[in-house]
Amino acid sequence: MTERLPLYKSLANTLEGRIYNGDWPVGSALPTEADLCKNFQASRHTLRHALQILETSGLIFRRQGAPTQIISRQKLRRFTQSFNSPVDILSYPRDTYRVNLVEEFIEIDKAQGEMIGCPAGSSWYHIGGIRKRQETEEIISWSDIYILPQFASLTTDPEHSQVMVFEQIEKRYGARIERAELDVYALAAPPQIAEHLKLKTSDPCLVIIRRYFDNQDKLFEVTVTYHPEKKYVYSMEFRASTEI
Amino acid sequence: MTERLPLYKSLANTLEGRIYNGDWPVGSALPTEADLCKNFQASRHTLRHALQILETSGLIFRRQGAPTQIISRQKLRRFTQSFNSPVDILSYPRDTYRVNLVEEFIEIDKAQGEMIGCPAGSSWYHIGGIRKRQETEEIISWSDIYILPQFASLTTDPEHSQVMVFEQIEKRYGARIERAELDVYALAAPPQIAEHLKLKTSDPCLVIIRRYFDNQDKLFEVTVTYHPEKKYVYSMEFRASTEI
DNA sequence: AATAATAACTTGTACGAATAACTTTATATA
DNA sequence: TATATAAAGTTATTCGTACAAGTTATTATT
Repeated sequence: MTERLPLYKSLANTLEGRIYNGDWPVGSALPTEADLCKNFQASRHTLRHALQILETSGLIFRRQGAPTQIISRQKLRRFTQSFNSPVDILSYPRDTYRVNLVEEFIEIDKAQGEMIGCPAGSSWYHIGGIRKRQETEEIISWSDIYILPQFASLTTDPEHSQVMVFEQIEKRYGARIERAELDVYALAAPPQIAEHLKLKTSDPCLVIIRRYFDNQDKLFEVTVTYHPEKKYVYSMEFRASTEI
Repeated sequence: MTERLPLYKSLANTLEGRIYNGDWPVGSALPTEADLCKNFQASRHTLRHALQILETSGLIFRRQGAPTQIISRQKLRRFTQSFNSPVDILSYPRDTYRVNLVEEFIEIDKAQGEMIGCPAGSSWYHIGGIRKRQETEEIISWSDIYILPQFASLTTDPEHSQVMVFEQIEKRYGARIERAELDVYALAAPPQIAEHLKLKTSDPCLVIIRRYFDNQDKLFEVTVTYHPEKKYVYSMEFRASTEI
C-alpha cells in the first residue's frame, strides 16, 4: 500500500506542503535552485523536475534569470467545461436543417446593437430562418444570423443549409473562432417570431445569443435563436479538475 | 524576426510535423528514444524534453517499458469554459440574499423525479424560497433546493441565507463537488411560482436546473430556479485552447 | 546625480552516464 | 500445451557537468 514515490514527486509534494504552510508566503521568492538542492540533497535535475510540477500546478512562476516567485498557496480547484469543436457548444442535433426565409444587408439600429453586442450603425448581412427536424418537419427554432458583409456569398454554397454558418466561414474564408460568448434568457415571443414558430404572442421563448470572435478578437458572427417553450433544453456539464 | 528556437523546441516541432505528415501513423509506435537520439543528433535528455511536449499536447502516449504510441495526428482545438469556484458557475451577484419560505422533508413523485433527475420515491429535504437584491429588495428568482435529508440541519446555520447551500455542505459535511450538470429552458410560470414572483401565470420564466455530484458520482443537491423574463441573463464565455 | 558598463547571480539549455522499473519476447519447466 | 522463469528491450529516475541567457546589483563614467 505504501507506494514509494520517486524523489522528484516526493520533493514536489514537500515543497507544495511548505508553500501551503506559508513557509514562503505568496509574493515572496523561493530559495534558489542551488540552495534547494543543498537543503534537500537532490540533484539540480531532480529538483527542477519537481519545480516544473509546481509550475504547471500554478503555484510558482519562473523566469530565466530572476528568482522563482510564489504566486499561489494552493492548487486551484477549477471547474471546466470543454468541447472538441464549436459545434458541440451549440449542441444542436445533427438531424436538423435550416431554411432561410430572409436575406438582406442591414444597418444595425440602437436596439439591435444592444441585443447582439455591436455598435449601432455597423453593417451586417442578415440571414433569418427556421430550423426543422428532418424526420418530422417539426419547427425547432427561429434564428437570426448576422455575419460580416464580405461573407454574404456563402449562402450560395450548395451545402449551406446543412452546415453551421461559422463552419462555412472557417472553411471558405479561413477565419478561426478564438472565443465565443453565450447569453441565455427567457422572453415572450415577439409578434413576428411567434408567427414563424406558430405560437401565440407572449408565449415563452428561450433566447440564446452567441457571439463569435476571431484571433484578433474581432466579432464576425452573431446568432440569435428563439426556441419555443419545452422544445429545447440547453444542457451542460462541468467537471472539477486540479490541472492548471 | 527569425527567433532561434532551443533545440528541444525545434525537435518537438519537427516531430509534430512528421506525425502530422503521417510518417508514423496513428496507432503505430514511435522509434525508440535511442534511435531518435541517433537520427536527430540530440542527447537523450533533450529528446525526452521534446517528447514531453508532444505528450502534453496529446499527440503521443508513453508508458514505462513499452514503446511510445502515436495517438493523434494533430493537436486538438478545444473550447473550454473554466471557473475557479462553483460559485462562478452560478454567477449570482454577491449582493443578493435568499429568504426561505418552505422547509420540509419530501418524497419525490414521478414528475418531480423527471425534472430534477432522481428516482421517484427517493427522500429529500426541500427548501423553497426567493432571492432578493440587497439594496432594492427586488425579487430576482424563486428557487427550489433539494438536498439529502442528512444535510437538513444546515438551515439552522446563522449564515445560511447569505451563503450558497453547496458551500455549506462542503464546509460542514466535507462533501466535495466533483461534477455539475446544468439544464436551461424557458417555461410559462406555474401558478404557485408566479404568485411568489408577482407575475401573471403564463409569463415567461427562465428555468435553470443544477445537479451537483460528489466524488462517488452521487447526486447530493439539486436546485431549480425560476427567473422572470428580463430579470436575469445567463452568460458564458468559451475560449479556444490547444492545451490538452 | 544620472547614465552606462560591468560583475554577480539565477534560471534555461544541453551534453553524458548509470541504474531502476516496467514490458515484451524468448526460453525453460511442469 | 500451458505456465513459470529468464533475457532482452524500452522508458523512467537520478546523478553529474558545462555553458548560455536573462536579471539584478554594483561599479565606473560622464
